[in-house]
This record gives sequence, C-alpha cells and structure tokens, in this order.
Amino acid sequence: MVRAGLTPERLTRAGAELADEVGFEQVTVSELARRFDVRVASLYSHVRNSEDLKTRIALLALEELADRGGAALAGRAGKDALTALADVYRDYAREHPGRYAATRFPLSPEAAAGSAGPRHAHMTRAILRGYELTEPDQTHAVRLLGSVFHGYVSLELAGGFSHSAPDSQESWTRILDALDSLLRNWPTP
Amino acid sequence: MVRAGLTPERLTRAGAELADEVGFEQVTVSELARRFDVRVASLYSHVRNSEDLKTRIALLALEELADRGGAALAGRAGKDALTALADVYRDYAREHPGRYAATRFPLSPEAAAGSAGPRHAHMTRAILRGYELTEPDQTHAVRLLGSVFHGYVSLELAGGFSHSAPDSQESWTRILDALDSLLRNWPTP
DNA sequence: TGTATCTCCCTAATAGCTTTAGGCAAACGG
DNA sequence: CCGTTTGCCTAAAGCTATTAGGGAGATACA
Repeated sequence: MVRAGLTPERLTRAGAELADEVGFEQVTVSELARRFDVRVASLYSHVRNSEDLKTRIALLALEELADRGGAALAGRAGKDALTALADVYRDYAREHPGRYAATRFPLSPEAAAGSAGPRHAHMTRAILRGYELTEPDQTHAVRLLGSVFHGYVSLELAGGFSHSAPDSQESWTRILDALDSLLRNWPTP
Repeated sequence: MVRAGLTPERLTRAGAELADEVGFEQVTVSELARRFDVRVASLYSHVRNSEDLKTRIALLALEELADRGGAALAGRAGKDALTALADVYRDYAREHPGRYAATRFPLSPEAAAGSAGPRHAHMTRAILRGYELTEPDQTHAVRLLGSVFHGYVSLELAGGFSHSAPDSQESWTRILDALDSLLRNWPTP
C-alpha cells in the first residue's frame, strides 16, 4: 500500500485550507483524513488530538499574518503605516476567513508563548512611533487599534456591513482617517 | 411518571445559563437534557434541532442586551450616553460571556429580521444625535463604535488585556474619552 | 543482497452527540 | 368517565473523537 506521506506540517496546511473552505469551527480530524484518503486513526500519530490540530492551524495563521504585517510596515510610518497594517488584517481575513478565525483560537500559555502573538503587539506599537504618545496612553492606543481592527473585520466577515450604504470599503477608509486624526490629537484628561 | 415541563422558553433560558457556565460553543442538546433529567430525544419536540436551540439563545441574549441598552440610554445624551451604552455591552459580556458569545451566532435572514439586531443599530445611532455628524459620516461612526465595542469586549474576554499594565478598566475609560473626542472632532477629508 | 528494525498506516473498539421513528401513559376536554 | 391530545420514552442509525494493538513497506546495516 502506498503511504500517504502524512506529516504534522502537511496536516496543518491542509487543515488551514479546509478552514478557509468550511470555516474554522468545522475543521474536523475526520474530514482531514478523508482529504488525505486515509483512516482517521492514522492522523493521531502526527497530531495529538483535535485541539492540537487547531492550535497548529492557529499558529500558522498568526505567523502568516505577522509576516504580512512585517512586510507591509517596512519603510512606512505614520498614517501610511497605520493603513498598511490595518489593510493587512482586513485583506487577510477576507482572503482567508477560516485562518483568520483560527487566530482567535484560545491558545494554551505554552502555545501562546511560542506564537507570533508578541510580533503582532510589537507591530501595532511600532505604528505609534509615528505619533506622539507616551505611556500609558500608548498602551491604550494599542488596545484601541487592536479592538478596531479585530472588531471591524469580524463584523464585516459576519456580514454586518453588507446590504447597506455606504459600502464597507468607504467606511473602512474613513475610519482609518478618523483613527489617524485621533492619534494625532489624543485627548489628555 | 412526572412530566418535566419542557417548553422552548425554559430550554432556551437553561441553554443560556449553560452557555454562561461552559461556553456557547459547548452548549449541547445532550447536556441540556441531562440538566432536565430527561432523555435527549424528548427535547426534539420543543426545539427543532441544535441550531434552532442556539438561535433561540442568541435571540434571547440580543433582547436582553437591547433591553439593558435602552434602559441605560434613557435620559442620557452625548458622552454620558456613549459611556452608558458602552458599559452595557462590556458589563453584559463579563457577566454573561456565553450569552455574549451567542449574540455573534450567525442568524438566518428570517431569524435576524425578527431579532433585536435593529434595536442595537438604532441605539448606537441615537448616541450620535449628541454629536454633529451628518450622513454618511454618521454611518461610518456607527460602524466604528460597533467595532470598538465588540472588538474590545471580545479581546478582553479572550484574556488579551490581562497580566499587563495598565489594567483593562483604565484603558476602557481612556478609549471612551478618546472616542468622545473623536466624535466631537470628526475629520472631513 | 539479506535481514532486522522502525515507521506508517491499518483494523477494531469505545464513547459521546445528533437526529428520526414509533410507542405508551398522563393530562385534558367534553 | 372516556377519548384525544400531548409529552416523554425506547430504539436505532450516523457522525466525530480517541485509544490499543497489528502488519507491511521503508530503511539501515551486515
């Protein structure tokens, strides 16, 4: 019998593709086995269990997203950097909804430590170098940006902004204008 | 044999409590049957299927949240209204994480039409009456507020802001200050 | 090249959740 | 008081997850 050539990496990549097709929640060890034309039990030599598989997909997505962010940020500053990183998140979520959903998968502390999570926080903070914010306002602003990026993208993905004017791209652009303005005029109590 | 007194309403309420205890994703027809000390099949006379149950929980949560929002908004305007509604969302999510998660459950168009969803949109728009925004900026602002509320709350719930200074309450307050300032000084291109 | 080992995928089995079909007895209406 | 309706039950099939243990291809080494 011909061996299927299963590896954790191949399973993870196929799992990510499956997530984009059917949704991250619907990623199943059984379906993955079906795609490799292999019995379900065979996957358990390469992946600890279903949670382990999902964790690996999440780590993959976080890396991909951080890589895109890093590339987009190179050589940019200020509003240019802000919109570049924001677009990276939004575009990634639209291109890879399952992978994007995977980035919200709750990671164990160990998995989180080895993830690209810190790179994401670092990138958002890097954007703020183009604005004159000092601690603790810088941290507040990091949290605001994270909230807007994630919030907007997830509402848009859920269909919240379709079927109504103005179109989503328009709102996105104007919201980024507004955030830039806010960061340049951050209020002090 | 004593009848258990199952009704769609009781199942929905119990389902909502279950969601808050174990997470919305973990709400299961089986567990619900166990809690009513009844066989699983019995639930299927009162609820069409698992999706129907989750939809009912989502509708319940949306109603509760809209009720709280309406009560909080009564007699308030401007920044006062903004923080009141924002706190309603955040507090509800912290008190009832499972129910809050349920509000993100994708509803069928019919279910969505009969839901409290429109009330939520209406409330956010009502807040903006205290600021001088005209269309389409008002819609952009509605979307921004929705994104921040949902984004912040869901990142906070996922543990994103714990274990690091400044504490989350502090950021929340300052972010609402910043949003108020932004709405009073909304940039025009 | 032959053989021993190791690796990979398999069969088999258990257990939980979902959903449908059909039955019996309690509750209710006249 | 009896017939009908209603509510919960048993039974069964299908899907997913996970573990235990086996056989055969690939590899290493003589």
